[in-house]
Amino acid sequence: MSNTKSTRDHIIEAADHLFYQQGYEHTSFADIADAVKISRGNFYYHFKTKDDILNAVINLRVANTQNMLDQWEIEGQSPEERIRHFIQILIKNQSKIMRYGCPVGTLSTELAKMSHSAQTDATRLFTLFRTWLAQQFTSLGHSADADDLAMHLLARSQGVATLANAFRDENYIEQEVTLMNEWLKSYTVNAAPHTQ
Amino acid sequence: MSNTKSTRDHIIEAADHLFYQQGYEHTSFADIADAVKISRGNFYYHFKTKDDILNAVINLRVANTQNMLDQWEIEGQSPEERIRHFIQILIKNQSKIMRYGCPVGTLSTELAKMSHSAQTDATRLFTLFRTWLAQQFTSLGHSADADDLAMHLLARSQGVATLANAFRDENYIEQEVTLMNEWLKSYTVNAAPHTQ
DNA sequence: GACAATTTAGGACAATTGCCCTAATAATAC
DNA sequence: GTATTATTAGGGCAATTGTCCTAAATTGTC
Repeated sequence: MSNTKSTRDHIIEAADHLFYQQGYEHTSFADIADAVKISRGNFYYHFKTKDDILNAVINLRVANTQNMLDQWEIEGQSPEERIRHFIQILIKNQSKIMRYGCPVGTLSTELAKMSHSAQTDATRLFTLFRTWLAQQFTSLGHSADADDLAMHLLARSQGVATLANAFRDENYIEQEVTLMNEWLKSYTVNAAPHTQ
Repeated sequence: MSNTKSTRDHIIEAADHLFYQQGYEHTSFADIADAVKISRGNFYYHFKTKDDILNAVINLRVANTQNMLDQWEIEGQSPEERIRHFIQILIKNQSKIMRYGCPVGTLSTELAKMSHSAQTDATRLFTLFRTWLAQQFTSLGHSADADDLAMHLLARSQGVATLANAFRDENYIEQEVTLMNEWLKSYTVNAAPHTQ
């Protein structure tokens, strides 16, 4: 594992941040080149087209997400605790979410609207969370509707991110996170689940 | 009330559709002019800047939304029935939502990412739904947490729209709508509300 | 029908876009 | 060392962007 990041890595990282903060289309070659402080020619040497950078960024995000999920798998003692890690992202990234929304949701939405071919790849990020969450719910003894519960939780966190971004309300996120945790608790072995 | 729509109205309508389907930034002057079949010069006569059109589109959407809410106020016999109208949009606009997402949420998100000044105006659309829903929950006897319930329901419909758009899953929308209706039922007078 | 105001068309503008080329430099191999 | 490759810089490309101008056409008023 090399300690020094390559120019290519720097480009991908800068693009990752800019795509999140400004959106894919709103970010230009020049923006990324400026951020990395390289010439546009050098930039072109590493990535022929804008789609290539997008692809690299998506792959980076997929890898980072997978690492995060693996980490949660280690840290969380119980499935419930692991799922709580997921819910907790809303708190951890509170200020970013309020400014830029959810990185997964906003990219997916933007690409869908452009009918961009990479939209399918972007959905992989959602799928990562979806299957991981479904696994946890299966471990909780809800194998029959594990995927439904995963999608339900995903949707709620997406909705919270969208509204927090629109209204810029700090308290609101914490409020909904509390509700989500209560909802989760009702799916733990000893509690009777409510209909949601 | 004139029966014939002015060129200006046609422009706003076309822009409304294109902004929804392609996004604000992804839609150019030429796109709108082509859709209305007028010259760019004529276009400029009606709207000096792109922000002007955006403003007009937002105003149109606010007006249309207000009309819709007023209509629901008439049609819905009980507050519960009225709220059900809101939930039902997800079914009514199912195919559009799967292709383009929620018109309110996606515009708000896009403008936030561009740090566009009109983002505040776009949030008015959310506020319209928010206050209307809160009124209904107040009528249901939940005046203390009416706004919280309104935000909760708004968030869930936003989340469903985002995921339906990402995964293009028809059944999923209907599934979540059922859950939302059950949740709503638990807030009706005769039922014991669950914690959500 | 003459006249003024409104509306339209078509083109031009500077700037920016994604993309591409070439030459110079740095790193590596022999 | 020299030769080969990898990397970088800087400029330039055609196309598109939002914006603007001017002249023609249409409309309405008297």
